Amino acid sequence: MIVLNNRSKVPIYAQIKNQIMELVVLGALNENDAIPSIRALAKELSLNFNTVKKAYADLEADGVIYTVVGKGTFIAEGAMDNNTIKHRATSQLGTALHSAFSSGLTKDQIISLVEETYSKFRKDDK
Amino acid sequence: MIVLNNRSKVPIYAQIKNQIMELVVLGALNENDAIPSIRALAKELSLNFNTVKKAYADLEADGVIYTVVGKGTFIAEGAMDNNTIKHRATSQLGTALHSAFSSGLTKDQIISLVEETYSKFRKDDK
Amino acid sequence: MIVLNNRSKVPIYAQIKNQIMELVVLGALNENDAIPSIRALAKELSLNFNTVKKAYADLEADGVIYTVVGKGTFIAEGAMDNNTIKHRATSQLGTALHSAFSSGLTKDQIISLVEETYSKFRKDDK
Amino acid sequence: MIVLNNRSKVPIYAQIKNQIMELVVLGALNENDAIPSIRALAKELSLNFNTVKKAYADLEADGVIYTVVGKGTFIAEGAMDNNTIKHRATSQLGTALHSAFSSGLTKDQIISLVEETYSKFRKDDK
DNA sequence: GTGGTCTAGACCACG
DNA sequence: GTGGTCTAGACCACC
Repeated sequence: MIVLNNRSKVPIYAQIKNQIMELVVLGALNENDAIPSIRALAKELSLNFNTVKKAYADLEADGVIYTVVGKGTFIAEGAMDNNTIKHRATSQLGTALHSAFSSGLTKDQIISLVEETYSKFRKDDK
Repeated sequence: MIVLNNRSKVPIYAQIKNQIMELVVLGALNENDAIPSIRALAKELSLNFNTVKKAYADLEADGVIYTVVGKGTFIAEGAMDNNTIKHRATSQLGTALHSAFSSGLTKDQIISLVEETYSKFRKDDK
Repeated sequence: MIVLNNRSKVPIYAQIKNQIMELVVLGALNENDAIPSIRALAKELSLNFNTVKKAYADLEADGVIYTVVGKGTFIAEGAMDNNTIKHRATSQLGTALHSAFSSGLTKDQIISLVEETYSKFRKDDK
Repeated sequence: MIVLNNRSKVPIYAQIKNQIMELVVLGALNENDAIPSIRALAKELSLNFNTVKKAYADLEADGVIYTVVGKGTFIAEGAMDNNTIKHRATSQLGTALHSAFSSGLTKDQIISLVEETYSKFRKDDK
């Protein structure tokens, strides 16, 4: 379900966050679905407990999941169109675009990259 | 000429790199133009010698500038259409786009963000 | 494992780079093998953290090693047939050869030096 | 007569030394030929007096040239087959070869580079 | 524990 | 004056 890249400069906890958000957006996880406990996921991915905990804490702060003590962790209602997430994604993409322009990429090159990435993304989504 | 944001998570040396790249792309710095000496820029920005040096060393490794010991540092020929940097920027933007789609942004939203960022970027060039 | 020459004009960080490259080429270090942590190697060689770090940073930029923050540093896949490094070595050797011819060495003298250096190099590998 | 490369990491004074040695080996300069005075060469190449002085001092220490106060500077007798030069060239080439092997170049690749450089060198010599 | 960044200050080679 | 190397020691994020 979750695939990690040890080599990436993206911290492990951030990779977990991103992939869970992605599963929500793609509809693989729906509102009130249960997700694995911190300990279970840590064991499954051979990670330190604290690494998974940090990912879950961030997701809860973003309103993507909620925890019920003694019950488990679940996808929050409205997670999919959560504004916090979209705002953050927009601002992150904004700085990435700025830096792309700074590197000398043209607007046309960037737009065709958008198209390309979009079709690849739709293909992954089945 | 160079403005730093101390509170940013982006390392200072990276901010310097980015802004110099930007000045090259915008045409404010041209081939064989001299850029400030490491020590002069460090003093101007109240930074340590080594922080500026790291920025310059990275830019030289990327073929954007070249240094002549005892003389100073200069914009390299072909700095603007340097492939190393464009490739890197393309792949970074690709993952940013992927994560934007994952967060539920639509293609239209992203394209209008591209347009918006583009005009903001060109406007900086006055 | 690594032997430094303090009196050499070759910077210490470069000596470390060269010797690690050499260990890879000789097969003493293989893909995904861990190499000593920056701090451990610095302590072992009585060097400053930053000196070893510079060697490692250069090797990573050249694609010979990769680092995982919090985990350590490892030999990259394909480190041994890295083109960046071979190209650089070829051009450096080219200028060295040119200057050897300029000094009046004959082709035969040079070829026998190649043979001699080759056997010495392979002998180091025991 | 002498062409300098400002960009090169090779110090200017070393470039002067190398090119004068080359002219001797190629026979363009013969024993007891006069070479330009330090001041004249510095002016011709737009260099600092001390830069040329250092090159000449090194060449004199190597027995390639000699100075007669009030007369000028001349190519030494036996400069062409000066052992100091050949020994130094041999040892420099030796380390260059060692580092080439360390970078993963094979003996065959190196030998063909020797052949190639040799023919290029003979062609320059007219 | 790991690596990443930054500062303060030193000495060197080069021009 | 320029850049190049190195040390000593600090604080941070991640695991």
